[in-house]
Amino acid sequence: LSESDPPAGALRDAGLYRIGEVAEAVHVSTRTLRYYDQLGLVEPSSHSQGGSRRYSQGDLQRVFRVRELQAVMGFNLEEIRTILDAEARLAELQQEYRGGVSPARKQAIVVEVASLNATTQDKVAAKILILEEFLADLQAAAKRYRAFAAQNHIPLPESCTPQKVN
Amino acid sequence: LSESDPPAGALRDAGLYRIGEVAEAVHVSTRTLRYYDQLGLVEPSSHSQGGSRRYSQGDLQRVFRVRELQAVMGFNLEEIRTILDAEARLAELQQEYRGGVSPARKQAIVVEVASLNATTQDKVAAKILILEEFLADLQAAAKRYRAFAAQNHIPLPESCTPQKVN
DNA sequence: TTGCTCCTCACGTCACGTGAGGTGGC
DNA sequence: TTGCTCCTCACGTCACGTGAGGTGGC
Repeated sequence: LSESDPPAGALRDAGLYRIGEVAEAVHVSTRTLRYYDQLGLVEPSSHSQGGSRRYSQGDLQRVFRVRELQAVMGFNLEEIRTILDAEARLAELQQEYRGGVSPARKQAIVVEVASLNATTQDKVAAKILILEEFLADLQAAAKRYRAFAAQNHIPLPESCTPQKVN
Repeated sequence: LSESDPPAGALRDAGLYRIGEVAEAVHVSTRTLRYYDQLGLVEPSSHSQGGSRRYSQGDLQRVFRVRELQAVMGFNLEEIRTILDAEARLAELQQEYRGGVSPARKQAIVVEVASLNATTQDKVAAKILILEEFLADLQAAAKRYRAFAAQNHIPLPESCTPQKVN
């Protein structure tokens, strides 16, 4: 695709990753990447002449965001598409790719993106609260377990002590 | 099942809930409850003479815990079964339902439950950290959105302000 | 007896997992 | 040319959703 010949093999498709490399880097299966491609959720920005997928650094980041929103927030792929689409539209506006956009349309996009951000913030904050409650419950239970062990003269190994300090 | 006749209709199966009542209370579908029953994950503690499911208060609590572990922690039903089973085994020990259990077995159960608790604590703590990072990212993005809106003289409605204060 | 709720199949769906069989690229 | 990776079907799975057709309980 480039005019000048690149140095050698490793740099032929400089900055482009094969599907297996992306899979390893982001810890997903190649099946997952092909599925996202099929849905149009994450499409590789180019292909080899033989038809195999070539992912850019940006594509890789997009895959990572999808997994984050899915694993951490529990969103489904359609919700994730909505969020990523909104962010992309605002990024376009900010970089003024589309100078001819009307002020009304501009306003609509900013309001949509900002309120989507606000509701997502609310969901995340709510989730943190629930997790903190859940952690407190676990800690209270652990206290009971330790008391029971002490009462029955049972020594507890290190595996019974949580790693993360607070 | 009871010797004395209960007062009237509403109290016939005192403390027992029909599947639809549980579904409404815990915000799950009846299909989900039947699926949990089929898996042996949450079985109703009794049935009507006609064969319809009757859930106790305890069953309802168990359903609630399943949904919590699933929605908040993203565990699958087999992992949830493991956690609930371990907790139940320890509860048995603590209430000494089984006096004839050997000290070695007793120790094994306590250690297993306590270390399961510890690893779960670690997972919850890790998840909280990720969510806090995610929330910080969202807040940073919101700041950029507000700046863009101000620069373009676009007023932002209340829907663009998150509700939860910290 | 009339509704409403319950029951059991059973097919559909979402987000992939897992081979089957064949081609591409260094 | 030899491996390794890639490709496209296509069936399987998990955790249900959604009717179809029929029985139970106040």
